[in-house]
Amino acid sequence: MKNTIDNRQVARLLEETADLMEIDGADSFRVRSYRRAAETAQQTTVELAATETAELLAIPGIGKGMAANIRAITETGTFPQREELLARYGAGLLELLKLPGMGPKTVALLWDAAKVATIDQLAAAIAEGRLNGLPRMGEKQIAKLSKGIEDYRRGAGRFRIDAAEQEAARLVAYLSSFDGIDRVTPAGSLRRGRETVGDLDLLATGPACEPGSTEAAVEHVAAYADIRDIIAKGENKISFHTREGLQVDVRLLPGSSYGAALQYFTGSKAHNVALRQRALKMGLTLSEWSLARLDDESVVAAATEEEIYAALDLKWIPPEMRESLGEIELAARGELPLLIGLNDLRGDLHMHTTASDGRNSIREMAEAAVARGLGYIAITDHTKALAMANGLDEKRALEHMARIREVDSEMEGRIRVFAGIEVDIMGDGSLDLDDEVLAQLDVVIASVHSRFEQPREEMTARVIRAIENPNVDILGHPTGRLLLRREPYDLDMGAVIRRAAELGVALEMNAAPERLDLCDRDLRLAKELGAKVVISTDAHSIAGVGRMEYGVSQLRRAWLSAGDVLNTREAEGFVAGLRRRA
DNA sequence: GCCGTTTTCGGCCCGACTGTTTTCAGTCG
Repeated sequence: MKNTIDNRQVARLLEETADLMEIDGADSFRVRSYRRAAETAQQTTVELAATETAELLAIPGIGKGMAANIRAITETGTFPQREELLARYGAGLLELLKLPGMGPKTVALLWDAAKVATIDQLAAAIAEGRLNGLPRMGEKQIAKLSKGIEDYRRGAGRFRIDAAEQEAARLVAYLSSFDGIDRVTPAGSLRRGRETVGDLDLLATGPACEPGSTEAAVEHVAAYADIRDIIAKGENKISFHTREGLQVDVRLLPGSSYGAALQYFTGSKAHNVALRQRALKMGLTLSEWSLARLDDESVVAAATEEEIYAALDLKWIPPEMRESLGEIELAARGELPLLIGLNDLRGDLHMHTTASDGRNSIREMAEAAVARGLGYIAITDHTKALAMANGLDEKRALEHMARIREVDSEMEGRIRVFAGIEVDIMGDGSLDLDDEVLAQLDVVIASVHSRFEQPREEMTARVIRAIENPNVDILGHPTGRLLLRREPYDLDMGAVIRRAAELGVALEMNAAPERLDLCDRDLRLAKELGAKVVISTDAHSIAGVGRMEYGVSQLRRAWLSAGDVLNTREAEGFVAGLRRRA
């Protein structure tokens, strides 16, 4: 693997520069062009470092200036504009922007007036009362910042599952390319499907990983191009940070204890403790090396997880369930639920097109869904309250609906295309589209978009009023949670889920990795109360259609089966009901 | 900074909401 700058690093540098430019008060359209270029770098399939300048210029959104910037980045790792801004402001300001309520103007204000350049300095400035009296810095604003700092520090260091998985995939490919490494498996919270991971655990096995002969393999790991610094390097383990800041632990293991190690490093800690207690009661001891007899230390099982669980009189437990929430008892009784899998899903009920803020047409989305083997989709563009997303008003919504129905018939039964919409829940709980229009659509998703701090009771009442509208079928991102950035809305999800169950309104598990709105606790409650759940992608382009793997992990973590989810093979009656308004 | 021209500069997604304003700036989506 060559030591080159890849597209996502180009994207990150452009994005950071856009942030700094905003703090610097640069022209907003100029800033937007940097953001657009960053997005393009992220999305494009061509490798920018290996692309001629003439070809760069052919990419929409990349002109002369940006092509020069990209060239500089791929050749030198940075570019003049960024260096200039970093020299003036420092990188700490970029972190400040991550606090909720902190935008470029506030960062600039705090920098100018209080010389605040990092989160630590902000915390100190608040403690010393140096923010008091600054423009737009009232009591509430300062309290909000304090809470933001607290939340940020708690979430710091965790990475979203999709980012961790992409890094894992790159590392697996790199490690597997080494002669003598046969198999590489991610363990830890990534394998358990958690929405964020603290560090990446990779287990490698093969001839080069056997005790006493690991030196060459360790050196191979240490030569990985994306390493920022090496934390520790031993005979069987090497730990490092990637350039993105993710900590990675690679362990080289003998094949004979691969199962024990995989079990041990997958966790969770609580599950492992419970499992070891069970082993002890059976006269066995479980470690990362093996399951062995207590009396004569003879190995009972070690090579595969299945053998280990079987030797403990347990069915193999899916990693997503390993949180010590009763799964061991169920496995002992042979009563583990059959968890939902990707293959159970039949339809994707939430997606956007060029009519609002999507990047592809209805037809293109439908074809992408056919390619992914789906039986039906619903097109659900935004409504007018999301003006920035070019949301639809009543007139456009009806025209769009007619066009969706045309495409549905053009597809000639290869797939069903339903006409839906994603309405915005307003501050008072009303929906931002007339009921007469909503009543003509097949699927109505109600979502909270604008973020503001309402007291818990009002927020809850607002969402409940919205789903009481008889036209609403699905409650979309109800918590508005964006991982690593902010807390969920202060919302009584228990009350919302209870009401949704009574009304028959389904709860959406938004599978987009930056969303994953419903946490496993919410999903468990939904199952308990008999509330319907759907999983969908919120796809904004053909790349996102049907990509539900991260969301499915969350459903599995909540022990849901295909029968608990509406858009599966088990619930075809649901589809029949969708066309009620046609 | 990009684009598309009405070829050489002007347009480029804007509405809801909060807090601190006494009429609106800043953030978010």
